[in-house]
Amino acid sequence: MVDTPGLAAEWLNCLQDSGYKLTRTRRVLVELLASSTRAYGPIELYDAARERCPGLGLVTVYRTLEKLEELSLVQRLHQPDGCHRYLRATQGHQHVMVCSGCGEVEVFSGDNLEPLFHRLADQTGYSIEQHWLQLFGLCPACQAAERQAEA
Amino acid sequence: MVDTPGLAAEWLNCLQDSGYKLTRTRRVLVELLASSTRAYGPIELYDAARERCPGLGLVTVYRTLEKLEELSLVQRLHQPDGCHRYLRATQGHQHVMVCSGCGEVEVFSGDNLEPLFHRLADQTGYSIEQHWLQLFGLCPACQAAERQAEA
DNA sequence: TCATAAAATGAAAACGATTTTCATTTGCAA
DNA sequence: TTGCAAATGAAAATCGTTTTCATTTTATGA
Repeated sequence: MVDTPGLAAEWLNCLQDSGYKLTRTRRVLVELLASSTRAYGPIELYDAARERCPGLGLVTVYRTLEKLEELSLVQRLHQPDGCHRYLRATQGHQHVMVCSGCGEVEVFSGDNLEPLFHRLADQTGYSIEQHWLQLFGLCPACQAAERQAEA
Repeated sequence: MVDTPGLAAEWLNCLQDSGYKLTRTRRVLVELLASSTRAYGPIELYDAARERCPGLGLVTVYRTLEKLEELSLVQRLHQPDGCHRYLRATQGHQHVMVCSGCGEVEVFSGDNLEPLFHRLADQTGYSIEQHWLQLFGLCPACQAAERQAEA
Protein backbone atom coordinates (compact mmCIF):
# COMPACT_ATOMS: atom_id res chain seq x y z
CA MET A 1 0.00 0.00 0.00
CA VAL A 2 0.87 3.61 -0.18
CA ASP A 3 2.70 5.48 2.52
CA THR A 4 -0.35 7.27 3.77
CA PRO A 5 1.33 9.47 6.39
CA GLY A 6 3.66 11.12 3.91
CA LEU A 7 1.22 11.15 1.07
CA ALA A 8 -0.56 14.36 2.00
CA ALA A 9 2.77 16.19 2.17
CA GLU A 10 3.68 14.83 -1.24
CA TRP A 11 0.44 16.09 -2.70
CA LEU A 12 0.95 19.52 -1.19
CA ASN A 13 4.42 19.69 -2.74
CA CYS A 14 2.95 18.62 -6.01
CA LEU A 15 0.36 21.38 -5.84
CA GLN A 16 2.97 23.95 -4.99
CA ASP A 17 5.31 22.76 -7.73
CA SER A 18 2.50 23.32 -10.18
CA GLY A 19 2.12 26.93 -9.12
CA TYR A 20 -0.85 26.43 -6.84
CA LYS A 21 -0.90 28.00 -3.43
CA LEU A 22 -1.25 26.18 -0.17
CA THR A 23 -4.24 27.25 1.84
CA ARG A 24 -5.76 25.95 4.99
CA THR A 25 -8.66 24.53 3.02
CA ARG A 26 -6.42 22.68 0.62
CA ARG A 27 -4.39 21.17 3.41
CA VAL A 28 -7.55 19.82 4.99
CA LEU A 29 -9.02 18.46 1.77
CA VAL A 30 -5.73 16.88 0.77
CA GLU A 31 -5.38 15.34 4.19
CA LEU A 32 -8.84 13.79 3.96
CA LEU A 33 -8.41 12.38 0.49
CA ALA A 34 -4.82 11.23 0.85
CA SER A 35 -5.48 9.36 4.06
CA SER A 36 -8.46 7.37 2.90
CA THR A 37 -9.06 4.51 0.51
CA ARG A 38 -12.65 5.62 0.21
CA ALA A 39 -14.16 7.46 -2.71
CA TYR A 40 -15.78 10.66 -1.47
CA GLY A 41 -18.70 12.45 -2.99
CA PRO A 42 -18.27 16.25 -3.13
CA ILE A 43 -20.84 16.83 -0.41
CA GLU A 44 -19.31 14.23 1.87
CA LEU A 45 -15.96 15.88 1.49
CA TYR A 46 -17.54 19.27 2.07
CA ASP A 47 -19.16 18.09 5.30
CA ALA A 48 -16.01 16.39 6.52
CA ALA A 49 -13.82 19.39 5.74
CA ARG A 50 -16.14 21.94 7.33
CA GLU A 51 -15.42 20.45 10.72
CA ARG A 52 -12.03 22.06 10.39
CA CYS A 53 -12.86 24.87 7.97
CA PRO A 54 -16.23 26.20 9.09
CA GLY A 55 -16.69 28.84 6.42
CA LEU A 56 -15.84 26.49 3.58
CA GLY A 57 -17.91 26.69 0.41
CA LEU A 58 -18.86 23.72 -1.71
CA VAL A 59 -17.48 25.48 -4.75
CA THR A 60 -14.02 25.36 -3.28
CA VAL A 61 -14.31 21.63 -2.84
CA TYR A 62 -15.14 21.25 -6.52
CA ARG A 63 -12.29 23.52 -7.50
CA THR A 64 -9.79 21.67 -5.38
CA LEU A 65 -10.92 18.31 -6.71
CA GLU A 66 -10.50 19.61 -10.21
CA LYS A 67 -6.88 20.50 -9.53
CA LEU A 68 -6.10 17.27 -7.78
CA GLU A 69 -7.55 15.34 -10.67
CA GLU A 70 -5.58 17.41 -13.15
CA LEU A 71 -2.42 16.44 -11.27
CA SER A 72 -3.51 12.78 -11.26
CA LEU A 73 -3.52 12.71 -7.49
CA VAL A 74 -7.16 11.75 -7.32
CA GLN A 75 -9.33 10.06 -9.89
CA ARG A 76 -12.97 10.70 -10.54
CA LEU A 77 -15.38 7.80 -10.57
CA HIS A 78 -18.62 7.95 -12.47
CA GLN A 79 -21.55 6.35 -10.72
CA PRO A 80 -24.75 4.83 -12.03
CA ASP A 81 -26.75 7.75 -10.65
CA GLY A 82 -24.71 10.16 -12.76
CA CYS A 83 -22.87 11.71 -9.82
CA HIS A 84 -19.20 11.41 -9.07
CA ARG A 85 -16.91 10.26 -6.34
CA TYR A 86 -13.28 11.12 -5.92
CA LEU A 87 -10.67 8.60 -4.99
CA ARG A 88 -6.98 8.66 -4.21
CA ALA A 89 -5.46 7.74 -7.54
CA THR A 90 -4.60 4.12 -8.12
CA GLN A 91 -1.40 3.34 -9.92
CA GLY A 92 -1.09 1.32 -13.09
CA HIS A 93 -3.83 -0.61 -14.78
CA GLN A 94 -6.13 -1.09 -11.87
CA HIS A 95 -9.87 -1.25 -11.76
CA VAL A 96 -12.25 -0.52 -8.96
CA MET A 97 -15.25 -1.96 -7.23
CA VAL A 98 -17.20 0.75 -5.44
CA CYS A 99 -19.69 0.38 -2.65
CA SER A 100 -22.77 2.36 -3.58
CA GLY A 101 -23.55 2.76 0.08
CA CYS A 102 -20.44 4.26 1.62
CA GLY A 103 -18.05 4.73 -1.27
CA GLU A 104 -15.58 2.20 0.05
CA VAL A 105 -13.41 0.95 -2.78
CA GLU A 106 -11.72 -2.33 -3.56
CA VAL A 107 -9.04 -2.12 -6.17
CA PHE A 108 -8.27 -5.08 -8.39
CA SER A 109 -5.94 -5.57 -11.28
CA GLY A 110 -7.83 -8.46 -12.78
CA ASP A 111 -7.33 -9.62 -16.29
CA ASN A 112 -5.16 -7.67 -18.59
CA LEU A 113 -7.61 -6.31 -21.08
CA GLU A 114 -5.11 -4.39 -23.18
CA PRO A 115 -4.73 -7.14 -25.81
CA LEU A 116 -8.48 -7.27 -26.26
CA PHE A 117 -8.65 -3.51 -26.63
CA HIS A 118 -5.89 -3.48 -29.19
CA ARG A 119 -7.54 -6.19 -31.17
CA LEU A 120 -10.79 -4.25 -31.15
CA ALA A 121 -9.11 -1.06 -32.26
CA ASP A 122 -7.37 -2.90 -35.07
CA GLN A 123 -10.47 -4.65 -36.27
CA THR A 124 -12.78 -1.66 -36.17
CA GLY A 125 -10.51 1.28 -36.87
CA TYR A 126 -11.71 3.00 -33.72
CA SER A 127 -9.24 5.06 -31.72
CA ILE A 128 -9.88 4.24 -28.10
CA GLU A 129 -9.86 7.25 -25.81
CA GLN A 130 -10.75 5.68 -22.52
CA HIS A 131 -12.31 2.63 -20.99
CA TRP A 132 -14.34 1.91 -17.93
CA LEU A 133 -14.20 -1.33 -16.04
CA GLN A 134 -15.99 -0.71 -12.81
CA LEU A 135 -18.06 -2.81 -10.49
CA PHE A 136 -20.78 -1.42 -8.28
CA GLY A 137 -22.14 -3.17 -5.27
CA LEU A 138 -22.46 -3.14 -1.53
CA CYS A 139 -19.63 -3.76 0.88
CA PRO A 140 -20.28 -6.22 3.73
CA ALA A 141 -20.93 -3.40 6.22
CA CYS A 142 -23.52 -1.72 4.00
CA GLN A 143 -25.20 -5.07 3.30
CA ALA A 144 -25.54 -5.55 7.03
CA ALA A 145 -26.88 -2.03 7.46
CA GLU A 146 -29.43 -2.68 4.76
CA ARG A 147 -30.63 -5.89 6.35
CA GLN A 148 -30.91 -3.98 9.61
CA ALA A 149 -33.03 -1.27 7.98
CA GLU A 150 -35.36 -3.81 6.41
CA ALA A 151 -36.04 -5.59 9.67
CA MET B 1 -27.77 -9.73 -36.53
CA VAL B 2 -31.27 -8.87 -35.53
CA ASP B 3 -34.19 -8.88 -37.91
CA THR B 4 -34.40 -5.13 -38.13
CA PRO B 5 -37.51 -4.89 -40.32
CA GLY B 6 -39.68 -6.84 -37.91
CA LEU B 7 -38.08 -5.50 -34.81
CA ALA B 8 -40.10 -2.30 -34.55
CA ALA B 9 -43.32 -4.31 -34.77
CA GLU B 10 -42.07 -6.61 -32.05
CA TRP B 11 -41.34 -3.69 -29.81
CA LEU B 12 -44.76 -2.21 -30.39
CA ASN B 13 -46.36 -5.51 -29.45
CA CYS B 14 -44.21 -5.64 -26.39
CA LEU B 15 -45.32 -2.14 -25.39
CA GLN B 16 -48.95 -3.02 -25.93
CA ASP B 17 -48.67 -6.29 -24.04
CA SER B 18 -47.36 -4.33 -21.10
CA GLY B 19 -50.41 -2.12 -21.04
CA TYR B 20 -48.91 0.84 -22.87
CA LYS B 21 -50.76 2.48 -25.69
CA LEU B 22 -49.52 2.89 -29.21
CA THR B 23 -49.30 6.45 -30.35
CA ARG B 24 -47.93 8.07 -33.45
CA THR B 25 -44.97 9.36 -31.47
CA ARG B 26 -44.11 5.98 -30.06
CA ARG B 27 -44.26 4.34 -33.44
CA VAL B 28 -41.79 6.88 -34.77
CA LEU B 29 -39.40 6.66 -31.84
CA VAL B 30 -39.51 2.88 -31.86
CA GLU B 31 -38.89 2.84 -35.58
CA LEU B 32 -35.84 5.04 -35.20
CA LEU B 33 -34.29 3.11 -32.34
CA ALA B 34 -35.12 -0.37 -33.58
CA SER B 35 -33.70 0.25 -37.02
CA SER B 36 -30.34 1.62 -35.94
CA THR B 37 -27.24 0.21 -34.35
CA ARG B 38 -26.36 3.70 -33.15
CA ALA B 39 -26.75 4.99 -29.64
CA TYR B 40 -28.90 8.13 -29.70
CA GLY B 41 -28.77 11.00 -27.28
CA PRO B 42 -32.21 12.26 -26.21
CA ILE B 43 -31.86 15.47 -28.22
CA GLU B 44 -30.74 13.63 -31.34
CA LEU B 45 -33.73 11.39 -31.09
CA TYR B 46 -35.95 14.39 -30.47
CA ASP B 47 -34.64 16.14 -33.58
CA ALA B 48 -34.92 13.04 -35.72
CA ALA B 49 -38.44 12.28 -34.55
CA ARG B 50 -39.72 15.82 -34.99
CA GLU B 51 -39.33 15.47 -38.73
CA ARG B 52 -42.33 13.19 -38.56
CA CYS B 53 -43.94 14.47 -35.37
CA PRO B 54 -43.61 18.25 -35.51
CA GLY B 55 -45.23 19.06 -32.19
CA LEU B 56 -43.19 16.53 -30.26
CA GLY B 57 -41.89 17.53 -26.87
CA LEU B 58 -38.53 16.46 -25.47
CA VAL B 59 -40.27 15.19 -22.35
CA THR B 60 -42.09 12.58 -24.37
CA VAL B 61 -38.81 11.32 -25.74
CA TYR B 62 -37.50 10.86 -22.21
CA ARG B 63 -40.69 9.14 -21.13
CA THR B 64 -40.67 6.78 -24.07
CA LEU B 65 -37.03 5.89 -23.51
CA GLU B 66 -37.80 5.17 -19.90
CA LYS B 67 -40.45 2.65 -20.91
CA LEU B 68 -38.34 1.02 -23.58
CA GLU B 69 -35.53 0.62 -21.10
CA GLU B 70 -37.89 -0.83 -18.52
CA LEU B 71 -38.91 -3.46 -21.09
CA SER B 72 -35.24 -4.13 -21.89
CA LEU B 73 -35.75 -3.11 -25.49
CA VAL B 74 -33.16 -0.36 -25.28
CA GLN B 75 -30.25 0.04 -22.95
CA ARG B 76 -28.93 3.27 -21.54
CA LEU B 77 -25.25 4.06 -21.88
CA HIS B 78 -23.49 6.39 -19.49
CA GLN B 79 -20.96 8.66 -21.10
CA PRO B 80 -17.88 10.35 -19.72
CA ASP B 81 -19.62 13.74 -19.94
CA GLY B 82 -22.33 12.47 -17.63
CA CYS B 83 -25.02 12.38 -20.30
CA HIS B 84 -26.68 9.31 -21.72
CA ARG B 85 -27.25 7.60 -24.99
CA TYR B 86 -29.83 4.97 -25.75
CA LEU B 87 -29.11 1.88 -27.76
CA ARG B 88 -31.10 -1.03 -29.12
CA ALA B 89 -30.55 -3.65 -26.43
CA THR B 90 -27.77 -6.13 -27.00
CA GLN B 91 -28.39 -9.71 -26.02
CA GLY B 92 -26.33 -11.71 -23.57
CA HIS B 93 -23.06 -10.67 -22.03
CA GLN B 94 -21.97 -8.12 -24.53
CA HIS B 95 -20.02 -4.96 -24.07
CA VAL B 96 -19.90 -1.84 -26.15
CA MET B 97 -17.44 0.57 -27.66
CA VAL B 98 -19.10 3.92 -28.31
CA CYS B 99 -17.98 6.65 -30.66
CA SER B 100 -18.01 9.90 -28.70
CA GLY B 101 -18.53 11.73 -31.96
CA CYS B 102 -21.59 10.16 -33.53
CA GLY B 103 -22.73 7.52 -31.07
CA GLU B 104 -21.97 4.65 -33.41
CA VAL B 105 -21.52 1.48 -31.42
CA GLU B 106 -19.42 -1.62 -31.82
CA VAL B 107 -20.53 -4.53 -29.73
CA PHE B 108 -18.04 -7.08 -28.55
CA SER B 109 -18.35 -10.09 -26.32
CA GLY B 110 -14.70 -10.13 -25.29
CA ASP B 111 -13.41 -12.06 -22.38
CA ASN B 112 -15.81 -13.66 -20.02
CA LEU B 113 -15.31 -11.67 -16.87
CA GLU B 114 -17.84 -13.53 -14.77
CA PRO B 115 -15.26 -15.77 -13.07
CA LEU B 116 -13.21 -12.73 -12.11
CA PHE B 117 -16.27 -11.02 -10.68
CA HIS B 118 -17.25 -14.08 -8.68
CA ARG B 119 -13.78 -14.38 -7.29
CA LEU B 120 -13.85 -10.73 -6.26
CA ALA B 121 -17.21 -11.05 -4.60
CA ASP B 122 -16.03 -14.11 -2.71
CA GLN B 123 -12.80 -12.54 -1.57
CA THR B 124 -14.22 -9.20 -0.48
CA GLY B 125 -17.73 -10.05 0.64
CA TYR B 126 -19.16 -7.43 -1.70
CA SER B 127 -22.45 -8.10 -3.40
CA ILE B 128 -22.04 -6.95 -6.97
CA GLU B 129 -25.00 -5.03 -8.33
CA GLN B 130 -23.77 -4.08 -11.75
CA HIS B 131 -20.65 -3.69 -13.79
CA TRP B 132 -19.51 -1.44 -16.57
CA LEU B 133 -17.12 -2.47 -19.27
CA GLN B 134 -17.29 0.22 -21.89
CA LEU B 135 -14.85 1.70 -24.32
CA PHE B 136 -15.05 5.23 -25.59
CA GLY B 137 -13.31 6.45 -28.69
CA LEU B 138 -13.76 7.76 -32.18
CA CYS B 139 -15.00 5.73 -35.12
CA PRO B 140 -13.01 6.00 -38.34
CA ALA B 141 -15.47 8.47 -39.86
CA CYS B 142 -15.31 10.81 -36.87
CA GLN B 143 -11.51 10.58 -36.80
CA ALA B 144 -11.48 11.70 -40.42
CA ALA B 145 -13.91 14.51 -39.66
CA GLU B 146 -11.70 15.64 -36.82
CA ARG B 147 -8.60 15.70 -39.00
CA GLN B 148 -10.62 17.70 -41.52
CA ALA B 149 -11.64 20.23 -38.88
CA GLU B 150 -8.08 20.67 -37.69
CA ALA B 151 -6.76 21.35 -41.17
C1' DT C 1 -70.38 3.50 -33.14
C1' DC C 2 -69.86 5.80 -28.96
C1' DA C 3 -68.84 6.78 -24.09
C1' DT C 4 -65.49 6.31 -20.83
C1' DA C 5 -61.55 5.68 -17.98
C1' DA C 6 -56.80 5.27 -18.14
C1' DA C 7 -52.74 6.56 -20.31
C1' DA C 8 -50.05 9.90 -23.04
C1' DT C 9 -48.88 14.49 -24.21
C1' DG C 10 -46.69 19.33 -24.18
C1' DA C 11 -45.60 23.43 -21.66
C1' DA C 12 -43.71 25.20 -17.91
C1' DA C 13 -41.67 24.76 -13.69
C1' DA C 14 -38.75 22.15 -10.59
C1' DC C 15 -34.53 19.67 -9.58
C1' DG C 16 -29.82 18.73 -8.51
C1' DA C 17 -25.10 18.34 -9.61
C1' DT C 18 -21.78 21.15 -11.33
C1' DT C 19 -19.81 25.58 -13.23
C1' DT C 20 -19.37 30.49 -13.81
C1' DT C 21 -19.23 35.30 -12.32
C1' DC C 22 -17.64 38.73 -9.40
C1' DA C 23 -16.11 41.23 -5.60
C1' DT C 24 -13.15 40.28 -1.62
C1' DT C 25 -9.45 37.90 0.75
C1' DT C 26 -5.16 35.37 1.06
C1' DG C 27 -0.54 33.40 -0.03
C1' DC C 28 3.90 34.26 -1.20
C1' DA C 29 7.80 36.26 -3.85
C1' DA C 30 10.34 40.36 -4.19
C1' DT D 1 5.99 44.98 3.96
C1' DT D 2 4.10 45.43 -0.44
C1' DG D 3 1.89 44.02 -4.67
C1' DC D 4 -0.01 40.92 -7.58
C1' DA D 5 -1.72 36.61 -8.90
C1' DA D 6 -4.28 33.00 -7.13
C1' DA D 7 -8.01 31.41 -4.07
C1' DT D 8 -12.32 32.09 -1.88
C1' DG D 9 -17.54 32.32 -0.86
C1' DA D 10 -22.00 33.83 -2.30
C1' DA D 11 -25.11 34.00 -5.66
C1' DA D 12 -26.50 33.15 -10.11
C1' DA D 13 -26.18 30.47 -14.30
C1' DT D 14 -26.05 25.92 -16.79
C1' DC D 15 -27.74 21.85 -18.43
C1' DG D 16 -29.55 17.30 -18.53
C1' DT D 17 -33.34 15.28 -16.64
C1' DT D 18 -37.80 14.89 -13.97
C1' DT D 19 -42.19 16.47 -12.13
C1' DT D 20 -46.62 18.84 -12.26
C1' DC D 21 -50.80 19.83 -14.35
C1' DA D 22 -54.31 20.67 -17.53
C1' DT D 23 -55.58 18.81 -22.05
C1' DT D 24 -55.78 15.27 -25.63
C1' DT D 25 -55.65 10.59 -27.25
C1' DT D 26 -56.08 5.57 -27.11
C1' DA D 27 -58.33 1.32 -26.42
C1' DT D 28 -62.25 -1.08 -24.40
C1' DG D 29 -66.65 -2.72 -23.94
C1' DA D 30 -71.39 -1.35 -24.00
